Amino acid sequence: MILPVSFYSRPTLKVLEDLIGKVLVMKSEEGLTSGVIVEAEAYSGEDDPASYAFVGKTKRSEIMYGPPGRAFVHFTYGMHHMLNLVTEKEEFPAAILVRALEPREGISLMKKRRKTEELYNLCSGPAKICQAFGIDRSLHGVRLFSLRSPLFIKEGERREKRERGQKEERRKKGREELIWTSRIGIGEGKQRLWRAYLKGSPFISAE
DNA sequence: TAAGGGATATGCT
DNA sequence: GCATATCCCTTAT
Repeated sequence: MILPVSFYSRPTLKVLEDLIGKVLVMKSEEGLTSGVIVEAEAYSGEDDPASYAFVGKTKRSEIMYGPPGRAFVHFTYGMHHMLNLVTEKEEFPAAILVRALEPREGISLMKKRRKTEELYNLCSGPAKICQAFGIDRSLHGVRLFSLRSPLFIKEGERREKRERGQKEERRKKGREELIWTSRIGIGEGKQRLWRAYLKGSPFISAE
């Protein structure tokens, strides 16, 4: 199930918590890639010193004031793209940076784009995600809740199954089990106000 | 540890 | 306009 726009139009810290474990999906001409979100970071309001909206509405922060559920793709350090998700009601500036994923579908494509064979090194950082998924500024502003969008976020597989009342036949050990049984942590950083992550996940990006 | 190098905002002339 | 600082990072050294 694709997350509806109502998922995003809530208090950012709530969205942040709920976002962990959801699946980011990208459809491109080269193929489909997806991964479970294991780390994300929130920027909320004009009083958040780490937010682009700290200086008010500018060309750069404008999208954060716009409608929720849109992609906010940002280019930085002259080479890196970053994917953010716009949250809250219109006119309240907030967004969540997607920091790390556990790769799921399209792993061979990710390896090709990232020019590495290491699973661990495919999506363990915000710019790595964009490279592995082929996300760039052309996706700036796209709806994350639309079936027609190349980029969207859906419920995790496990939860979908539970909702359908199906048996949890997959009791296997390993990564998949770890993801869904790990506790979610949420903490306050120095500059970065809020970050949520999956405890125990090896796919969390380096500090 | 530092280089890499584009977009943006700001403060100056 | 222009100069400068900053930026939510990654990679190679």
